[in-house]
Amino acid sequence: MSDFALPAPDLAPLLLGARLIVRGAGGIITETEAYTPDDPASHSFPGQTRRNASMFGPAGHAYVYRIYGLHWCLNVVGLPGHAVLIRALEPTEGLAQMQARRRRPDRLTTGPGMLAEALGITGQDDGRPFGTADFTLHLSPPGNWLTGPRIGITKAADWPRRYGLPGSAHLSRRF
DNA sequence: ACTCTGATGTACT
DNA sequence: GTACATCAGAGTA
Repeated sequence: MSDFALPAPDLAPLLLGARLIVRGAGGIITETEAYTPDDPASHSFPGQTRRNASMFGPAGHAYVYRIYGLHWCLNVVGLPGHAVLIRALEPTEGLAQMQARRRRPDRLTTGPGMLAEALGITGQDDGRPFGTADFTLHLSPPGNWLTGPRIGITKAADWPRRYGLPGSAHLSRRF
């Protein structure tokens, strides 16, 4: 979808409020982070590799990678080399499914690793296009949003490229 | 509330 | 060998 063919800093706030449903489980996206090719913290910064290939693929597809050898993280691809990390959402569908997958059902989706686990996302979803029956992402752009420094990175950590829905109770951290 | 640590795959030097 | 877009559990307070 060309809706998604945008620079990550434009796509990231647009994805707030969007409804993400993966195989019957999901909810409303509350927190995102933008990564661009000129960003030292971005996987696309060194250029294309096997791992980040889908980050250079079509817009509106998923980029899923493994982090710390343990967890999966879900991104939405924008322009080539641009991606938006989905960090948190408000669970609305498939609650029982998500609770069964999570070790801590009190924190279902308030962090990228938890979110991927709750939604059952793995490396098999890398490169998958959004917009099929089992993999939907319906945009619903918010009127306003918060920005702040990103989380869990060391390079360019102060770039204000974390975005969140104001007042949401489902954020990985307060802004 | 906070700080520390173990778990562990993949990409990179 | 080292770094990493993390999480859970244990410890201190």
